[in-house]
Amino acid sequence: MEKVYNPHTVEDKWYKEWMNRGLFRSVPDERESFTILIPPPNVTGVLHMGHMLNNTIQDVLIRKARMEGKNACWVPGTDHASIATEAKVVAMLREKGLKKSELGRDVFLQHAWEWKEKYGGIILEQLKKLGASCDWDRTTFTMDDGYYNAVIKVFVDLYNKGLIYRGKRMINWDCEAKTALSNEEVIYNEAGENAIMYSVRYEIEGFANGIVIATQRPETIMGDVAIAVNPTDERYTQLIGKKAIVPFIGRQIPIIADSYVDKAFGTGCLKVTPAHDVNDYEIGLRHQLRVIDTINPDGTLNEQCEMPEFYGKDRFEVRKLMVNKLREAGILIEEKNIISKIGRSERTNSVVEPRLSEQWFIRMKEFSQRALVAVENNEIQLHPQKFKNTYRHWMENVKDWCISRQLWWGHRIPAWYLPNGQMVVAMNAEEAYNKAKHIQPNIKSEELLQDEDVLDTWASSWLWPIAVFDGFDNLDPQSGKITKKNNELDYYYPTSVLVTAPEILFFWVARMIIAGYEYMGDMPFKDVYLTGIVRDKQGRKMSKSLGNSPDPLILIDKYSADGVRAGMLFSSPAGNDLLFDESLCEQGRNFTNKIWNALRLVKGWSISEQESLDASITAIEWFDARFNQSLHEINDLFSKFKINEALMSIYKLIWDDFCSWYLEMIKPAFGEPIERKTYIQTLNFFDKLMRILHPFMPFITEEVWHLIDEKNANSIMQSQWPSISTTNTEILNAFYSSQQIITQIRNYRKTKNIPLKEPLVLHATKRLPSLESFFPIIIKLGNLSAIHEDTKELSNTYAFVEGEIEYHIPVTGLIDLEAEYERINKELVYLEGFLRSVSAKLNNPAFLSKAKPEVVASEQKKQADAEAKIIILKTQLTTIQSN
RNA sequence: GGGAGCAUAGCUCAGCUGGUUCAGAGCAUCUGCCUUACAAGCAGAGGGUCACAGGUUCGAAUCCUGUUGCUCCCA
Repeated sequence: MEKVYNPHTVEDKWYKEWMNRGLFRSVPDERESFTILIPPPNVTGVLHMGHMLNNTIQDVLIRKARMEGKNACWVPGTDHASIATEAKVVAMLREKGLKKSELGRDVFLQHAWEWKEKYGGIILEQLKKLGASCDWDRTTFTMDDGYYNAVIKVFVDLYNKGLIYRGKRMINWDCEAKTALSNEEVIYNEAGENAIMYSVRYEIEGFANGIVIATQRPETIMGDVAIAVNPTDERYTQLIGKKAIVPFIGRQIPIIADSYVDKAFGTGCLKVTPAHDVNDYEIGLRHQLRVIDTINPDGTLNEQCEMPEFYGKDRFEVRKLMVNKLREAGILIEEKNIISKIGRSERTNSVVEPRLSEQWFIRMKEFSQRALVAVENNEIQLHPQKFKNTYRHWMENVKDWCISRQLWWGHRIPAWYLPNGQMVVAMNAEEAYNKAKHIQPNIKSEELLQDEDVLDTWASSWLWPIAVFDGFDNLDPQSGKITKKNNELDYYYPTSVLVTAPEILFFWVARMIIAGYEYMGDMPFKDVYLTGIVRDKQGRKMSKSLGNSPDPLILIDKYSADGVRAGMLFSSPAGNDLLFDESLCEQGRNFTNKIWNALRLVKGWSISEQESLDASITAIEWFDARFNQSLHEINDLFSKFKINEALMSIYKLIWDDFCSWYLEMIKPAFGEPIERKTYIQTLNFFDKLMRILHPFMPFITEEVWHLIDEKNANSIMQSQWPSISTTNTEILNAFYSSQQIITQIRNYRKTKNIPLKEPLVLHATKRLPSLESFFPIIIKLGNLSAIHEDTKELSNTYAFVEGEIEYHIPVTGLIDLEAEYERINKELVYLEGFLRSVSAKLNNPAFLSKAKPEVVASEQKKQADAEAKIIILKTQLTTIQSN
């Protein structure tokens, strides 16, 4: 064996081998299915630390399920990310001197597809480096023909069900991308941003002082149609019903009363601009105000603003110009710096413009009910549970979902407009034409114009759990349900677990649940595991702009994929953020090194045919028990999705129990052979350990597994997860005592500077039948020449107590009596304190009468144990004093 | 502004329906070792009034109330 483990060659070798042998492939059969759908990463994306964490967890779950004999299927894929991808393609074209608008839709889409073919697969290739055991034959893209078709079908279906409508609504508008945004795509800086609150005086006929309004957006003054005050605001009651005059425009607008207005905010007078503010729009509806839309889709002002000097100028430029004009006119009363939360587009960072626009929506209120109930009843379980609250809160306040985007890259909305403005929704142009003829019999096909917009990306990825199995091929147009399930859908749906980040709980998870119940009448997955966010050491979110995110591929190169996988999991409890530190990967790499060396040790032994040594027999019996105990715990942790704790448990089992204790127990002296039986049993343990570690560290476990048995033609992936048998707790207890004794001996050597090579003698003051089988081990690890069980009075010894038994090591040479006294007295003081607190309890009549009997009994045992031990310690002290 | 959650060793976190085998783990720190599997290692050790203040209870890190600090979600 190589002296140093070389992960590079090993990892490449095994991943190729797994692929060649088709071990990730899943086809329906008679086994129970275990299915995970990858949260499709953005097709523009490259692997970041969040993906690493997310996909490591998925791989752990899927590999474990596979070993448990389930038919494990992990479906990979990407989504088309309409805004992000379109932005990239537009930027790329701009570099070539091409403009989207000049190319036209078809040519632009050609470029987009070319881009996708070239770069779209990068992230999936990167996942392979991580060891992801996806069934790559199932790789799905949200704009594949079949998927595209499914999205259109669903649109038509929901439209027919009355769940999709087109309407003029206030939406969030991105002036840079020139598209609508959903609420979730608008981000607010937590701390707020610097802004200025302007106070402006409007004239009122017959009132010399006019009225002073406060606004952050003076550029919208030209769209004002009213001034609102709170009906209970006494400062303004006499003004209600009067007319104010919009500066520079001269328009007369009413002063109205509306309880929305906050008396304490600004001057208490709100200028109402229904076209440019959501709340103003609502007020406008209540008071039947007209809407004057003064801003173009690109953020420049239009003729509606009635001030030619502003036509075609950007809203922020106009703000400055307007402020100057107001100042010059002497009606700018105050400019006050404030902190304001300003909505910005997640994609372009441009300030979101509330805009009245014709958009497509899905009616959510009724539609989402079933999905709310499913999580409430734990039909679908969120891990950790705390997300149930968040989920409920969102679902109960769900708003209609704006699904149209003014882009080209995506699923084009299947609505066609007749010259008279009427509209038909159909699967394709031909069907639309047939429908249109019913409205206008003489219509020509070229007169029918398809809606220019595409659908929100989430309006395609919410179908993921069904569409990846081609479920919508069988969507029944009459019932609007998938009545006939194909084999695959029938077998894999509902899937088992969804692993994703909490930030897309609503974007995606909730909507998949809604779609699942709508079309399948069933949940899309049973468990949702929400990971934490990967942050840097200082707790900052990892981001490109901060440059604080390590490149995952460089990490893998440095620490191996196994090392990085372990590193990611070492400190990432479900739902808790992970403060990533490279040293965690180092710890993972060190672990691979440890395993490698343990194998080198074992494989380096020559084998003898002699009978097993007593020490080995006990060691094997003990480790078998210990393994079982651990496995029990690990299985339990898995069932609770405490993946990181399961890993830690295996880590300690291998490093501490197996390497530090077991191997030391059976290790022959240098150059000596090992007994065949012990050797075989040790390899057996090694095999089981590799199997339970395999989901976490797939590569090294596969390599080691084959070195254990070189004739093995299978992959560890195909081996079984070890089964559990009853745990021998007696031997575990005996080991615990032995461990304490050995530690005491080591401590003694250390304080006295006695080299390990010099044998010692140990005396126990009582016979210890339960411990005797461990004597050979204690002798070996403590390097004793003998253990004597006798009651002889001993003096000049190093003494200690373990499990009510007194032990002595005769001291050669002079003993430091003072130090010994100190050491034992310290323990005595602690025990006496302990006894006091226990006795106090037992002397309390209230405790005796109210506490449960078994609690009282346990306290009594504690008392007795402590008393016995105290007596021993006191005797030891008197012995020391008499010397 | 509305809602949710968190506060336990230097750091990251376990501690379920209250009872000193619950005050723990890993990392970090300190001490001693290059003991021929591993210094990417071995053997040991130290370290916490469980945020603060009350309350319930025979008994509270664990339940209740308030205070402070932090985080997240929504508007």
